Amino acid sequence: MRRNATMADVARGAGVSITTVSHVLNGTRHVSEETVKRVYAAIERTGYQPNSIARALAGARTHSLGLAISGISNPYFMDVIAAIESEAAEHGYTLLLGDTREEPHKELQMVQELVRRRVDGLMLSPSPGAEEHAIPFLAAQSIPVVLVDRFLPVAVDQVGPDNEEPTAQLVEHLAAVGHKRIGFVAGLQGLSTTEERIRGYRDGMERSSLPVDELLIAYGASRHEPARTATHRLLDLADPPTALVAGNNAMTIGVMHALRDRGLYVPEDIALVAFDDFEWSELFRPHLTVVAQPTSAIGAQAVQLLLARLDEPERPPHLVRLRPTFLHRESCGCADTPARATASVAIA
Amino acid sequence: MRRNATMADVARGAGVSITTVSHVLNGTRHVSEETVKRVYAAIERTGYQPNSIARALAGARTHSLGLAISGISNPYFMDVIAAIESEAAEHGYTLLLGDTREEPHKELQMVQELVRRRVDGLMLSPSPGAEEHAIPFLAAQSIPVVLVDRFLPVAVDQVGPDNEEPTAQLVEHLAAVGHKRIGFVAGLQGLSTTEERIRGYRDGMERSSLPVDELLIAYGASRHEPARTATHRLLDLADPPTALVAGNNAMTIGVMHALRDRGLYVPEDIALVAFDDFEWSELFRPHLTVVAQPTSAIGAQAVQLLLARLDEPERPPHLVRLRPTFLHRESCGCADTPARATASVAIA
DNA sequence: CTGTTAGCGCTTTCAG
DNA sequence: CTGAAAGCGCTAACAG
Repeated sequence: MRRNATMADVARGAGVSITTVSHVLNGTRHVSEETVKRVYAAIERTGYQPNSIARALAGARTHSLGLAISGISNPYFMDVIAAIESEAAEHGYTLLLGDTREEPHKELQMVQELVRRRVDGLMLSPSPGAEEHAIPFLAAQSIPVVLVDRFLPVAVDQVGPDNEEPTAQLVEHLAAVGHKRIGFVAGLQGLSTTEERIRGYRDGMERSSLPVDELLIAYGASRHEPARTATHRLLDLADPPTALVAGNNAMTIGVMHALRDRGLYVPEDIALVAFDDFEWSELFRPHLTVVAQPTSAIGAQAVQLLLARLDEPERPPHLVRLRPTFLHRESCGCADTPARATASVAIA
Repeated sequence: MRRNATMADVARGAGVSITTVSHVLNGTRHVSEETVKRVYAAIERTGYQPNSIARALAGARTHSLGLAISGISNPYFMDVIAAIESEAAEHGYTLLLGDTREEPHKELQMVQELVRRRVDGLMLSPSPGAEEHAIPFLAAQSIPVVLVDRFLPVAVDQVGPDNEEPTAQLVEHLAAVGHKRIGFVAGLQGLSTTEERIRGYRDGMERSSLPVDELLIAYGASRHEPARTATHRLLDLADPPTALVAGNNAMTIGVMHALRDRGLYVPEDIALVAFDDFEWSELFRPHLTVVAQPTSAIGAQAVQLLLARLDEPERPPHLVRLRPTFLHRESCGCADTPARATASVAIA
């Protein structure tokens, strides 16, 4: 494995100065056609590949963006990541990716690593505890940050879904069908997302003139298994819910497992609606009624906010709330839903 | 936004030379306890964060790994990505991520970008066309590469699942239940994965003493919608299949949609087995019989191969095949499967 | 239209 | 136990 060719090699090969090579590569000043040709020939001959590291050190920017996300394999974040990568690439930026696992210390490490690598800007889905670790650290650094998915009371750009209203809508929908005991499987505590959805749940109940029974709110830690346990707790209540709202995708799976554990049918025995859509939502019987997040828009917006700030560092922080879509399907058990007789036999 | 503190600032603050600061930071030679303390104090005071860019330029390595993947939002790759990130972080490496979209030109660009950023090594899930673009480019560069998921006849490290045997197993299983007309929905042409699974399909048929009818092999491009169409083609045959094998996760969803389009029930009307497992496989009726890939192992192995090569550049290329797991559930319609009466009524 | 030169922030001989 | 100084490969004045 031989050494990589450098600009000096190219310059020598083309019989010009390094400066000229740099300028033809960057189109940063006029160079005679003849010279340009010789330079490209030399580049071809040497297999030269510009060294971004050196370029970054000399110049001011790395043309890279950092993304510290709290769960790469969560399908929701996966879609956001894909959108971010796409938008970043579109604008000529490379993505540095790290998983914080919702752990404040790992998160701080990740964020520090990203800062050390001098990313031009960084996106973070802050985990509970971020305010004591990653956020103060970032505040002390001079680096553009945008918070993704979760909002925090700090003066930086932020993008995420609207959580309260859609959750309220889910609850109201259930109430409209006649449900009075509506259970909510909430996410990880300390997440703004979780708190906002709980608030939405309460709002929905109140708007429907239903009492809020605290026992009907169970915590599922935003994860599959804990949600399954939480659902069982709800079903064990003396006066159990007749309808359930699952707080996110992973927890929906947990809830469904719990229902299966007990042989309960949806929507006959209990209604179910959820936050987050699935690719297979329409393959199930019954098709799941959900609110779907605008994941691509969230991802794209995140990088747009970042790039806008790189452009104009002093602009005021923007908070962007993107509205999820209510997808009315069958699991809510509405009258206008296909009857059981036809719905119960197909795989789909 | 003030300038980032540099090593020079720290040195000045501690009243020592840059050299000393560097050495205490890297533990690369002995420094008196007293001095060490003063250096750390100065670091604290200045909020100094080492500049990895400068470090990389001066030293030889960037401590970063590149990953050019062909579809970030594919759940299978997502799991692989998560595993790669985790293993890389474990070893102190940062991940640069890019999506090639299965397009040879975008792939070449990505790979070039990664090389320019001087990643220490790079992982690639080669798309059809890679052999004409990315691969020759990489061969000309002096950079460790490992191919992920798909194998190519080139002398570099490679990791991926065993495709042939598991697919044959799926087919044989179906044949054992009595199916003679077994359809196969194959993936994107030009992918080793696709070819190997087709070969597995043929093997399975032959081992079961069943004739291979080319009409029973339909191409679904590894994607949801094309697979739906392909399935319809299969079902339109004069002598249609009584059982189907779906070539990957996305195509399984397409197949299921097609079956739903026609009101066909699994496994009563037609049996279905698939390559790739789903998180919700046990939530469905019937539970899907599949072979599950060892995604975490594949990801971890990919970075291990890379690191091993960094250690020992001249070692012979390793080809690692990881065996998927056969998960016998219900959609194959075996006798020992729960009867329709109980299976058809639950959501799960 | 092109070249010289001084850094960018760090690692690493080579010298004490 | 500690420093001075020479790069790493590139950009960007400054000069012509």
